[in-house]
Amino acid sequence: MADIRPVRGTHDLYGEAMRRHRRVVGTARRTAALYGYEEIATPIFEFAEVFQRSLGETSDVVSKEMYAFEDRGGERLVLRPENTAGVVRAVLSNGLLQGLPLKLFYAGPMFRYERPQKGRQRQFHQIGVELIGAAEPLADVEVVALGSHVLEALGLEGRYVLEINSLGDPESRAAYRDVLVGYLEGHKGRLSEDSLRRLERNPLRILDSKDEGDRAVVAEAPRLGEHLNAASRDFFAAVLDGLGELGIACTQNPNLVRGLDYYTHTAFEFTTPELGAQSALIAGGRYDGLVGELGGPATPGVGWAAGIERLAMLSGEPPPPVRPVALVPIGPEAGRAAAGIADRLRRAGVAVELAFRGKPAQRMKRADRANACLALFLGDDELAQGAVKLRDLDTKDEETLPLDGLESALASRLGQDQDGA
RNA sequence: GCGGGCGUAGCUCAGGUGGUUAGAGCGCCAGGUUGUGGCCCUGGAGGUCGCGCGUUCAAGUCGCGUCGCUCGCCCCA
Repeated sequence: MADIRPVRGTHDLYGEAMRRHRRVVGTARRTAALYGYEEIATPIFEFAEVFQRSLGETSDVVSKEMYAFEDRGGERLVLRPENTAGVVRAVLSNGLLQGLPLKLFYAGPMFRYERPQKGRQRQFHQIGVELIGAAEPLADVEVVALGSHVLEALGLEGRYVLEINSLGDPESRAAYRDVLVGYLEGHKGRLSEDSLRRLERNPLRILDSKDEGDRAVVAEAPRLGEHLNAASRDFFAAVLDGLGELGIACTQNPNLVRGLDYYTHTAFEFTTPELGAQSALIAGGRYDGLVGELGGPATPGVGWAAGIERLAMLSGEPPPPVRPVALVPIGPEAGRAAAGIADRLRRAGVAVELAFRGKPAQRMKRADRANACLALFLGDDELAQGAVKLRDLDTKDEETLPLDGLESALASRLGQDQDGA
């Protein structure tokens, strides 16, 4: 074992894992395009302020999980722990608020300083969408539908559930928070240490504590849903109604809350029981407060993010790599001609593995290991006739084809786009 | 930051109660096969047994420490 290792919580992506990864991203990208979402790529690091302002100083992400550093110019920078803040920053930086609503898709690495475990790494990858500038419940519905569509397109039907809740508008949320804190203050003795800390910083989070004692207290706590004002209640009803129209099944989870400060109204998660402690596949919601928080004009937004590794782990057999055509030259004349023939074929869109090393048997072995579908046997005899012998490596059928027009003969014979991404 | 499990070849793993040159399967390289792959046969390369200290005549094996991986807690995708 070499003592040169990757940084804890990081992984090299290659082979099957890379192909799974590409499939997830490709599937999501194509699906998002069907809904009119255009791809955006923002830098993987931002000024620390971007995340501090958007996520809130007291969130776990900001207080203990950020990769923060100072560059040579003394700027305080952070490797992005999530991408919504960065996307909104880009929207503001580029004046994109002129063309609302904006529909954006992204994919890329995120960084959080946490102890790695199953489905959780320090560098991980997310796909996500943001719909900025639409305040209507139908926007929430479309965003959720897109998430559901991506999971279906990945072949994951039946392996996840959609949970949904409403945090209400800021007024409802603040009012409920006071009620909840009042109730919890009266039951301090029964709360876990963690929750006592949350009581100061982020009381809503106590609702989804896994501690048994906390759960007992929460079970009798005043319900968020009962403290929504009329507007918030109507909004949530419209979202549920819209999902119903689309036949998207969901269960209401009154204890589903968000750790991040900018969320309002809808909060949702697609969760799976198959990944141990990391059940969330897609998590998202409405963040009407975020754009303002980052210094822009009050602008509504809704979106979600999904962990690519988590989706990749669930998504079955990896797509196979492209099966090339193997070109097997035998003899000095053929050897000289081979590179040119390979070049012609590749320019015609045919993947070619040129087997130029060793005895004929070794060259065929190469072809086999490259998982070639066809071998083009090119000996000096064939070359003299201006032909190649084509061998189907699956069926062993052989036939002789003229070199002239070989590109089109092969192109039509081969199936297209074996890549899946 | 806290707790459990595990570190032997590129990969998956064997190596009763300590005992001589540390093994297998898969994979890799080559030969059997100088114009035809998969199967088969033969050979080869590849190991600081994670690292350090200790116990012992003797440590892959026992003890302590440490590093790493992994699963879980917190939190999250």
